[in-house]
Amino acid sequence: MPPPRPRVRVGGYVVGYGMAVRLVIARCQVDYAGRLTAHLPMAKRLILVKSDGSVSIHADDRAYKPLNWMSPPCTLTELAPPLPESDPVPGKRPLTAVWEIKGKEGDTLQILLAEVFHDSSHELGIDPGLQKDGVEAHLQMLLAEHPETLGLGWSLVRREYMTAIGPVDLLCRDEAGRYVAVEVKRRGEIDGVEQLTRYLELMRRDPLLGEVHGVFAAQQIKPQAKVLAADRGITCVTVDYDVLRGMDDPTERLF
Amino acid sequence: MPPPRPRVRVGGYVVGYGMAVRLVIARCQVDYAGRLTAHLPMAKRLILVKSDGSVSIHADDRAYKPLNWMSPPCTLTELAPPLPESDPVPGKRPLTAVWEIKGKEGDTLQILLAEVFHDSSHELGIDPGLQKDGVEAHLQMLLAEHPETLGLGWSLVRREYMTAIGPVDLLCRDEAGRYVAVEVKRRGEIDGVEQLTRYLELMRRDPLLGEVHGVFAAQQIKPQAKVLAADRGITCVTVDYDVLRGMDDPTERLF
DNA sequence: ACATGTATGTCGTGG
DNA sequence: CCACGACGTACATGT
Repeated sequence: MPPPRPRVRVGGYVVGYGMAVRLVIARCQVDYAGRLTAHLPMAKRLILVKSDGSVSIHADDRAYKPLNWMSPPCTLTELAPPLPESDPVPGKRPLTAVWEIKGKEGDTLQILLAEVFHDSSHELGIDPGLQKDGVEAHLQMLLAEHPETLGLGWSLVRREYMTAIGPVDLLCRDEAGRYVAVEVKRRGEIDGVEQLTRYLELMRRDPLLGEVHGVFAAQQIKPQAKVLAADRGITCVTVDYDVLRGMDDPTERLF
Repeated sequence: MPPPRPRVRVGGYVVGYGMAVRLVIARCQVDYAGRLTAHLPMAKRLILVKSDGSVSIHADDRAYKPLNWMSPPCTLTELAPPLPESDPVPGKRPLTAVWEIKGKEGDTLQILLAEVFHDSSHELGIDPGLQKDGVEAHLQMLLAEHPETLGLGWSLVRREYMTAIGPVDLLCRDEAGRYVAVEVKRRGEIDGVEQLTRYLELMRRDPLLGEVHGVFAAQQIKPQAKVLAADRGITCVTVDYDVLRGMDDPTERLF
């Protein structure tokens, strides 16, 4: 059942339209004050108001990231009502409106709206949502099914092997029965090597495991990460996601 | 001087308008294939096309992040021309258009456009840009001006002291003339301690520096970071940004 | 709520 | 162009 669609009227003026996106093209000045302060001088921009309360101010560049924004939950207040059409100050255009958006952390976004070139609202309804595939979890699953990809004769002990500071992605045994801790990443960077190093440090204190070798497995491994891994005695394995997917038996899959 | 404003015509149809944002409200189905695959079933959404070539598909929620997108640089192609109004397949609405966007990494975003409820383009011009204050660089600058905040009698040797693996934020000398490497963070987390540890490891091999102490300075330091720092013999200093700003002489500032 | 790890992260900057 | 670190990172997940 769809949720109710409240009209969002603030100070007598409709600011949002409940379950709708509002698109405003206007000259505006924007000031944010929170963990940092940020200022946008008066210019023509796109203002996008969503029914979750979020507001974002876009220029005609920088991909999908807005110049400035407020994340939900937040409250939008119309501080000053629209000024009259006639302008008492010569050479200065009247402000159409002033919006103040307050975030939950006490941060504020103030928008001074001057000329408004476009203003429309559109009900979109609830989105059926995004279906994803191919992230790290899937890579880890595929490697768990095919530990021989990491080394000949290797076998899986278990996925998400728990340690005091968190789970190791894969715990394997090599052809000689020695334990190997495997950290799986889509992109192998220096952080992942540090993470694996911490796990290894802990696991090597465990007499039940004995000597534990480290393997850093990723689709791509950055040069700096390789250098650090070599310095720590960690083996790097670059895995091919497409080849692994090909090895995966499609009849066993649910999708 | 403003850049030229090319009409972006692909396959005979205008897809973008050069220096303008295009806003489309339409029922659409979206499929992305790149590092992952993602699918959006047919639903009414906002499609935002910017003149940098980026395309983003928004639902009426999730703050400013689109459900699906393509980052610039990318090329937009209209695969199939609009179908005729009359629908030969009973019960199935005709597609208004099919867009295919190809990214530089070979990833693709395909948009099947059905009913179009709104379609407008707006020239915004070049944005004057964002002015920021209060980020890590500023904190580092303030600490460089007031090294006594870190320890009594301390002095600054230099900011961004270069090592083989990157710059140390601050290199100081303590009251006894010993070197201190300072890592500055807004939020002190485990990564920062690792970073400083790597620098210290390198610097301690340099006979010119001799014994080098480590200080981890941040506005807030997470418990885990404190524990790790203590284990590594690194001193944690929680700095008050507002107090530092107060010590800063406003007459010396440009803004 | 807090801590941790991931992200199609995005974005600037320096080599 | 690549590589790395910061980000108002945001976001999901497990405790």
